[in-house]
Amino acid sequence: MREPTFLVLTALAAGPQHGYAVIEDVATMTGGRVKLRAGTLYAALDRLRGDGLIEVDREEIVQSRLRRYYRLSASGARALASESARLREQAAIAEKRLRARGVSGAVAPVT
Amino acid sequence: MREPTFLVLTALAAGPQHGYAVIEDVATMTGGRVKLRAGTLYAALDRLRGDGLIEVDREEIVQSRLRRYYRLSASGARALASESARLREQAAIAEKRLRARGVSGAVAPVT
DNA sequence: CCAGCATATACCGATGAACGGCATATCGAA
DNA sequence: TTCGATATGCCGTTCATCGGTATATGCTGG
Repeated sequence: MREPTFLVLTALAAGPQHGYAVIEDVATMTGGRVKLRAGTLYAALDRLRGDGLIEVDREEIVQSRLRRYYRLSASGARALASESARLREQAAIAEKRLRARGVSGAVAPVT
Repeated sequence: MREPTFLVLTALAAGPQHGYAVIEDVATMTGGRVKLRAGTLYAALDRLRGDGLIEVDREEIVQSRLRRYYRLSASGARALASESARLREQAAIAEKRLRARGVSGAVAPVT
C-alpha cells in the first residue's frame, strides 16, 4: 500500500467523507505536505472500492452537484490497522538503529 | 519513498552491508514478509547512490566473487530519520482514528 | 456582466519504482 | 553432476501516482 492510499483510508477512518473532503482532510493531516490530485484520489477510491476496503455510504445532491460519500468497510478498517502497525514497527526499527549509530558513531569510526 | 527503499536504508543503518546481506537483513527484519528481488535491490542501490543517500564503503573479493559493501551517508541517515518520523506520525493518526471509531462504533450506528 | 475561484467528479497520458524472471559465476553438498 | 546458496546485474512488464484537462455550478470581485 502506497502513501496516498494509506492516507485515503486514514481520512475515511474518521467517518464517511466525500472525495473532495478527503483531499482536504489529507492535506490538513499532513500539514499541507500531501495534496492529493483528483486523478490519484478517484483512482484510489475506485481501486479501494474494488478491493472492498471502502464502500459508498450515500449520495447527496448539493447545489445540483453530486456528492458521493465513502466509508471504511470492516475489512478496510482491518487493513488500515495492520498497515499502520507495520508502519509503526518499521519506524521503530529504523529509529533504534539510527540511535545506535549515533551513539557508537558507526559512520566515522575515528574515536 | 517506497517501502523497499526505506527497508534498504534501514538495513544499512545497522552498518555497512553488501547487497545480498541487505536482502537477508530485510527478510529477517520483516519476519520474512518482504523478500527483496535482485532487480529491486540493485536498482534501489543505484538510485540511492545517485541521490547521495548511500555510498560504496569498500569492495572485497571473497572466493573470487565480488562483494560490494554500501554504507549510509550522512544525508541518507537524515532522510531515514525524517522518513521514519513521518511513518510513525501517520501510524499514530490512523491508530487514533481507529480507536475512536471502535469506541463510538461509527461504522454501525445501531445502538 | 463576466472572469475567476472554489467545489466536485471523472478521464487520460506520462512517469518511475517495484516486480519477476533470467543470466552469469563460484563453491559446497547431495 | 546437479542442485542450492552466494552474489551481482540486466530487462520487460505492471501499476500507482502525477499532472493536466474536461465538465458543471455557484459565489465573489472588478
